[in-house]
Amino acid sequence: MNKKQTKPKEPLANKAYRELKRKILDNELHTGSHMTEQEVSTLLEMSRTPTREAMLQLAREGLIELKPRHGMRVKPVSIEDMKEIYEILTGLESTAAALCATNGLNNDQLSLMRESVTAMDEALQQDDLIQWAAADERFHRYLVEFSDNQRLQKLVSNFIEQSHRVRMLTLKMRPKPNSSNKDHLDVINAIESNNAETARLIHHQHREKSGRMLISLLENFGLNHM
Amino acid sequence: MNKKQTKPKEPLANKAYRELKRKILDNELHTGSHMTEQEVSTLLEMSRTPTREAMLQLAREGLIELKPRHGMRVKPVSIEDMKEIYEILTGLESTAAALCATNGLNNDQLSLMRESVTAMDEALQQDDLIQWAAADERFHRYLVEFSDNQRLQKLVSNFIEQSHRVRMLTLKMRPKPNSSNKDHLDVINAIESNNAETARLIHHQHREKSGRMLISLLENFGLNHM
DNA sequence: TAATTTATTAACGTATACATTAATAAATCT
DNA sequence: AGATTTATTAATGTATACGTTAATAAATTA
Repeated sequence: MNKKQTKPKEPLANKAYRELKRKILDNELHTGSHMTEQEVSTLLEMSRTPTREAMLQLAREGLIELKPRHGMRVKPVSIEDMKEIYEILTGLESTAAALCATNGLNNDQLSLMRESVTAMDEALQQDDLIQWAAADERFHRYLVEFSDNQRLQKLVSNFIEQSHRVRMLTLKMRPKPNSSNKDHLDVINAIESNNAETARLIHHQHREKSGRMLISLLENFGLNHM
Repeated sequence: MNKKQTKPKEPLANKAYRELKRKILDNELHTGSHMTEQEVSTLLEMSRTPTREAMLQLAREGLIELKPRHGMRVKPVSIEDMKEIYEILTGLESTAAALCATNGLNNDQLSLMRESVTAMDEALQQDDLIQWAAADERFHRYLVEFSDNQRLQKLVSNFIEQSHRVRMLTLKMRPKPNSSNKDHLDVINAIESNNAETARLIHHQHREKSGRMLISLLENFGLNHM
């Protein structure tokens, strides 16, 4: 057992997984080039075994793809991929909204959600899209977290990660997200009234609208692979 | 490269994964006992590396759980787990139903779905629950497959696997599934009419009803962990 | 006898050796 | 020059050695 004053050492495979994922999501690794297991091991300064385990995990999560004899590369995301991802996120988040309404949220939870929408409003007024995106992400995260379904939470997290690079790439290309704030507020109100079907419907419509807008934008800019 | 007449050898890790999963789903491994990596390797007649990779994958898919120094065991499924799983399946399958209606299905696809409902009818008449379950599974599989969303298909597969043992355990405890057949037929009709919202609603209600019935049954029988 | 401390053992995480094999370079043939 | 065959190389899958460490047995203390 470790001495009292030191916490358990994080397994190298976990570390490899975290670092690779961060590099992918932060665009430090790109879709254009492959890296073999050996190259990744050298980059992460560890042996192939933990590196390999981390790569297998990331491949299963859809963030990288493995090509025989060529190693891994960041998985390009196509418009078709985004359609699939948004279809699932729409279904799951609507479910989360309905669950929140059915189970009921306490005042702290409702406050947190309202605060995130307020932060979205303020960010819009200041024309700060980065802040707006951060607040919007908080809202969606609360929605899923407060649904109290661990599996749903993990799934949504994963798909948000799969679509992260595309969403960051297109943040400033999108029109000003004026109606998002109102949609979110409507959802919160429906949740507060324990109106599951209304919460589901509003959020579903919001998500479908957002999805259509994003797909349309990708098509218009000719962004077929990202 | 392999000689022409032999197909590429399946990696041992894949084989380990398939065999372990089959044993779990067929109740050849039980929730009551742990097996170390070494014990599993001996059982599967291969070294620890492919075994370990397979075990990690199954753990991430929620079919087993790993306990430090004690190895793996089949993950018991609680009522809470079943609630979560059904909440997700409800959301995803409803999405699939709506996608089928939106995208439209061809006559072959509609026929396959109708045939599975016919098989459900016949199985019910013959009081053959096993056959009924098989036909019901086909219907659900078609629904998801014909939604044309690969990610959704994989997810649903995984959750169906997580709940498989509980569903098999309770098959003969459940009341006769009289309304399932009609529900499924109604969904098919809505899909045929390209009525996405109706397809979604009907399937959502069906799934919620099934879920409530199953949870209620588990609670009544006192089946807290399976 | 119960609690605490120390010792032991085996499970696991990782490193690396080795066998297999996929991609590609080189050689050969037409 | 292009197509085909053979050779080569390095990536990957797997086996196993080894260091770390978690659980538990044994020893010690109160």
